[in-house]
Amino acid sequence: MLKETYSIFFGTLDNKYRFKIISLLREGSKNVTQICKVLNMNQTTVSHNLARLKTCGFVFVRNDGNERIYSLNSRTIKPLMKLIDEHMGTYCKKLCKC
Amino acid sequence: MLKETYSIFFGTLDNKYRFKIISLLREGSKNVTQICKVLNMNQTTVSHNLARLKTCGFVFVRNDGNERIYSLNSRTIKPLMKLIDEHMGTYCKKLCKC
DNA sequence: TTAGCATATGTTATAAATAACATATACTTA
DNA sequence: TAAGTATATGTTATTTATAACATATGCTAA
Repeated sequence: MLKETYSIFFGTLDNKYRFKIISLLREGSKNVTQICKVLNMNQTTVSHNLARLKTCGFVFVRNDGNERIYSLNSRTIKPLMKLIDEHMGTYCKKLCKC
Repeated sequence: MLKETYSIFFGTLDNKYRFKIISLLREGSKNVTQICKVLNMNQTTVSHNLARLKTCGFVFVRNDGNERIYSLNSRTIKPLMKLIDEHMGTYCKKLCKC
């Protein structure tokens, strides 16, 4: 695996808005407009960030009329979040309080 | 867990040099001078990046005379790398060829 | 106790990422 | 097929991160 690969992986996840989108999609699939409303985000920003999440395989899309329904790749995201929570809980208690 | 927590986690890993350091430490513990030599990196850059890796609990340090021996937190890093390799291999085959 | 080596930290010019504007595309209904 | 709705994409000012310089700290041995 190339080292750039990891940069793409982590770089995509290291963003407040992309993380909010992922968190929202954990509750269920949503279209772009719904994501914009719930997160109070600009549509262009949402679409740009969804594009990057999609490129990295963190979300999937399907068309429904003129809407695009985005869903989460739980197979990766779930164990990833579990790993992070465990890590931060064990090794970074002070950081988490900030 | 606060969302900033994730940003610290991913932001720390999303860096070419920090990733190189992690990769090197997977082979075994090293002091700062050794890391500088092997990776052909400036000492200040190495120390700055080690500090961040340490803050996030990705590496541990112990003193040995006037040297500092850095070792990897394999408990987090190993399953994390496995997860990424599997994810990228399954969902991002095209990306990995770039 | 001082000289030298190993490492850490304060600071900042430069490089890179972000967020939003402007606009394009694509689907749908009348 | 025209008009409206939903979403995507090209571009760029602004924000943020990086990398290295300068320097400080801490350990060791003479």
